[in-house]
Amino acid sequence: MAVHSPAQLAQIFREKQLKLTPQRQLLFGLLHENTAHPSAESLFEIASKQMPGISLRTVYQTLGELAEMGELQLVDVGDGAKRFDPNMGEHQHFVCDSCGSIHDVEISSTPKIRGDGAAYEIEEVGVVFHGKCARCSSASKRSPGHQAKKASSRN
Amino acid sequence: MAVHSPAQLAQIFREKQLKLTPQRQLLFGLLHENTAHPSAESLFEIASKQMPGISLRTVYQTLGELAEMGELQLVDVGDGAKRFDPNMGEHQHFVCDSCGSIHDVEISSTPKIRGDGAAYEIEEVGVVFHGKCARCSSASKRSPGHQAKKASSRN
DNA sequence: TGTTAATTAACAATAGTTGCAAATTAGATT
DNA sequence: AATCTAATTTGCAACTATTGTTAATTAACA
Repeated sequence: MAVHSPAQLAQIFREKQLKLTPQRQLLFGLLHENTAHPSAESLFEIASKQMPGISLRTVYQTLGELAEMGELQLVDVGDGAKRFDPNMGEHQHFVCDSCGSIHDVEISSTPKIRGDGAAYEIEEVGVVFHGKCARCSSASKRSPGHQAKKASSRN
Repeated sequence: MAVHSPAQLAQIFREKQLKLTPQRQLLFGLLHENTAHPSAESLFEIASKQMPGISLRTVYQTLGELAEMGELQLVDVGDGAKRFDPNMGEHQHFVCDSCGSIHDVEISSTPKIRGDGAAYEIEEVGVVFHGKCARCSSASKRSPGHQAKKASSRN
């Protein structure tokens, strides 16, 4: 689903005179087909295990570059941290308010909007669905599930 | 559209042993039927003109209390600051990426979502439409319009 | 008018992120 | 293989939006 594989990305970077550093290669790999919608911080934690000493700044930098290149999109689910999604296909997100997981979903019918009588030229629709994912929905009676970090401040 | 008028709110506050301070009265008034979707900061600026010395902390505090009481809802349009909306009716928001204005809109058809085959129990849908509002859409040829503050960092 | 619990305001602290400058290094050149 | 240099990384300061803390103030009631 990701636009480019790590190998293709490496190629693109080389063509643009961008250096293919170990940090970038590691991050490319961690992001490729990653459906977990990681935040910069969580990616940093994972990357740190494989490359102790890697800087959080580098993660932000690389993520920003990839986003600017259209290799990944930024998703704001309202919990404070931006998420990075390598799935560039048109889709929206479902946030489980119980475990915090984020899932790709699609809207099958195009919504029509109506406002204060004025015309709106829609260029982008950002939708975030909140609720309980399948796992939490059925597991809620058994285990409480790890709650999303900032679930309380979500309102 | 606001759930309660400033007078009614004052009444409710009194009943709950909550003090009716000048700060609160001012803020109640500024929020009532306010369709501008102000941030805490912008409300603070407006309030400061009528009550120099009022604390930003007080604005946050009051806004938070009102939100908790269900008198206003928090809207996150992804530009960093939370917005406060006294319109508690079911509606979504349209953000003009040119001038930053936020408008109330409603979706007329209920969207059906489809994910990775799993079931999703939707409890809340947060939708933010981005594009150009009527004013900006037609004015774009004449005046550039004041750009939204953090428009660049929105992506 | 006094009392007191609620409220305000000042300030510190936090989370997420970006700006900056110095140190490091990938990749081209010799 | 040694050198060069612009790109990159890193550490740290700074920044924005917001919340925590606490002492000073005050609305509301006796």
